[in-house]
Amino acid sequence: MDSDTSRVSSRPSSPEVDDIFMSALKKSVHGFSGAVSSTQSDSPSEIPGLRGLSAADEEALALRMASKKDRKLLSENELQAIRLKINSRERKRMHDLNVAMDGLREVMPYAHGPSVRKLSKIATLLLARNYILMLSNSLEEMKRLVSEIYGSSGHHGGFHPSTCGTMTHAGPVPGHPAASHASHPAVHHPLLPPPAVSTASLSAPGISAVTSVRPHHGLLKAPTAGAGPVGSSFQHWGVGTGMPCPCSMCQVPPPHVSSMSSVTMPRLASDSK
DNA sequence: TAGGCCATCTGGTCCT
DNA sequence: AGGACCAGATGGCCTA
Repeated sequence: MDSDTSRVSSRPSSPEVDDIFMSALKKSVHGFSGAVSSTQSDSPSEIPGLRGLSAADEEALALRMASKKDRKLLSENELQAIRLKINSRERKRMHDLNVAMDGLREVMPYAHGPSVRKLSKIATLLLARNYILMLSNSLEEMKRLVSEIYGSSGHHGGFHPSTCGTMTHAGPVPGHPAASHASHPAVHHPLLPPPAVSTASLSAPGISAVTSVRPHHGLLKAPTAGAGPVGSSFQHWGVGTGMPCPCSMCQVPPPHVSSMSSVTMPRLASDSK
């Protein structure tokens, strides 16, 4: 994998297509022994499941392939070229898929870095799903709280309590008036998972599957280091005061904590086994 | 050494 | 017709 820096591999994830194509073409000139990759060949005689075919079989195959297209005969070289072209497209497609997967990994709240093993594809997908679920839950809860507060007490009716003004919020809280309070919790609200969230605590139903997928690898070689984009800025306590934010928003007991914790990943627990 | 993960090849199917 | 997408097969690399 081109982006796989943590996993040392001698095999390039996405070899230069043109190079492969050209080298294969060069080899194909000498017959059907053109090897495209280090693992497999584009030669029909080496196609998985077709190994051991005689020359006659290969020819029959070529004829069959040709007949499936437009009944016109194609030379071996033409078929080879078509096959190489298709293979090249498929490689590119898979490469693009991997790029997208890397992009997804980048925005996932798990420890990144050279010392951290890259998430597998399945783990990335499961984690992403759980992450989305968790964020959705948080958002819904925030909406509920805001409507509750605005609906009942006039405390936050337009502005934040003065007590809150004495507190230093851990993260950037532009404005901070009630209207922007929705973003407040995103910074340090108890409803949201603690900093340790990183990869592990994002667990949701299904992330245990990640555990089952890769139970012993230990996705986080340094579990406490480098929390992701979410975890790194997490702080519920007032900076400098050592006190929790006294505002009613921050003191509302998190009713969904349990549900949130149900979204908490048990994976690292099993990882730490 | 077994198992997990991955890249690649391949043929089939669907879509434009 | 050509390309995109998909799933099965295969073999290599890595880790426990």
